[in-house]
Amino acid sequence: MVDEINSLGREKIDEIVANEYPEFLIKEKREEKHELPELRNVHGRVVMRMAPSPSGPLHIGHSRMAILNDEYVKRYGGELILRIEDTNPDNIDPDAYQLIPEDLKWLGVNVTKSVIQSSRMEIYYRYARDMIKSGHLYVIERDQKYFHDMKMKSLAVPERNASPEENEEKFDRLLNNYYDEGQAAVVMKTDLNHPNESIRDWIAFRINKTPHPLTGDRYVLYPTMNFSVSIDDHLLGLTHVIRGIDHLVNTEKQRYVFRANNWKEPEYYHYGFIKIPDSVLKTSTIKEGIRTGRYTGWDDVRLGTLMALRKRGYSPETFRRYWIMSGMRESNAVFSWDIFDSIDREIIDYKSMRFFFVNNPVKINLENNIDLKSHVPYHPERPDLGFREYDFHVNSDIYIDENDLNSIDEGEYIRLKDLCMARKAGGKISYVPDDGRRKLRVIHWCPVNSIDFKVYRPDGTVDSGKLEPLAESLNGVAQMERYGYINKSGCTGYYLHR
RNA sequence: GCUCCGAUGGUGUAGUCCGGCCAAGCAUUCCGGCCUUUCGAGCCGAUGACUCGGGUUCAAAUCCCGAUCGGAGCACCA
Repeated sequence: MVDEINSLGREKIDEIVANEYPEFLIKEKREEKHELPELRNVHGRVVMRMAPSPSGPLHIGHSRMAILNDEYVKRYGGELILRIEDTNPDNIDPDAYQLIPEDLKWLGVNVTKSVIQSSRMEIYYRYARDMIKSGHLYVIERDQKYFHDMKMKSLAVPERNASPEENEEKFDRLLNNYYDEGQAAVVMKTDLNHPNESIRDWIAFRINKTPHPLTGDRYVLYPTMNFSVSIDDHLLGLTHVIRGIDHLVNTEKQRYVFRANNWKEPEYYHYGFIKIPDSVLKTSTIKEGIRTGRYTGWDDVRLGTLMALRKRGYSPETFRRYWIMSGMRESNAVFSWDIFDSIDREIIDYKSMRFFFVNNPVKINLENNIDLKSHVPYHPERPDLGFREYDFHVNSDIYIDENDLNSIDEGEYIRLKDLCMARKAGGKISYVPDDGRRKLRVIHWCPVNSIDFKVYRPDGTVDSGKLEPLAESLNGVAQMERYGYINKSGCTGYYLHR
């Protein structure tokens, strides 16, 4: 039967279907849904975590892991742990301990519990001691090159076979500050024949004598991320871990700790890299920029930090929708400011009041022979918000954008938005009575008593011009007609997007 | 070089696990038009993709093999 039908050929089949079963040709419009996929092995509540290192505040890239984890905890219920990973004293900005939670709060991420790894050192030591006793950890007293060369060749260093007692003795020496940096380390025993050299016996603890911002010089032996993460993921009861593909190999390493202790492993997910164009994100670059005065601070609008994006007026909801839309694919992608801004516009448009901001202002006289009145709603679709009203007596001055002035042809009729018709003659724009004609070019304007206003753009340029008086007392996100959305704060504004 | 991962229009995604409803959906951008006293919003339309080559099958974006391209890791960083 099937063979018979298939042998008919596409056109013949279409013909038969069209004649005899026309109802099959009606296509339902498929709904688009941007939902995150279900997680594997969810039994009731989930426990998830975000694990930033405190090297600075969060940037737009970090917001992905925060949103993804938060979304799932919101969906299934459970705990969302913020774990600050500060086990490398060389890479800590003390301010980050405050800034990170503030960023998360602004994003609407509901952290139910916070832990700081540097306050859990005794826990790591205790588990290390246990794992030394069970033969999973050993201490080397060698420079790293020797150790590294040996494992590249799948060879065991002699210490690998030392007795637990011997290792514990050395471990105590490590704890008691007996060695200099680089002279000794604690190693996780994995598999020297693993095809991926970096997964073979990896370093679990190393010496670092840089004073720690929180614990000072109390400790000199710090766990590496792969060790402390494994211990904490287990102890905190993580059910699901979502992080970037840069951790793919780390996940493999951490599994050895779980297996060594017979612990139940969380479900792991890794999302791909996102290239974020036109953004300064690198913490070291930003820090250096702030130090040299190139940037005004972490919230400089030229930066891609959440602080900067917040200052420009982005809605936290935009981040959420964007990252949910991006999902958890392992393939790399390019961040789209177009899409991001479009989402943001959708969110803010309805609640943004409209104003006139004239950039590059030039004063002109309207030469109006009658009094004029402008009566404009604060929002074109929302008369409930009220109206902006300005009165103009005979021969009023107004400001218009010099670029507008120059782009109007001699003799051309234009419309000054919500004010009157005008015509360019002899290089000047003058009032003409409204004859009701349509489709004229529309330009905006500002009354002479407008305030001086500056707008800082993310590309580093600054627009300065005139802002209509009724906008003076209002702060927050507003739309400057024919210019774009800005976030206003006093006499300055920050450019959001078109 | 070694190990691992990935590949759907310009961009982002849906579909891939469990082959047929996919002659491939949605969003965004660009282009054309409408509407509009904003360059915002809205409406209509158009262009545009399953990396390539084999294989399996009645049937492949989907399964298998290979190639190509891209990415990550190869730290006593996270």
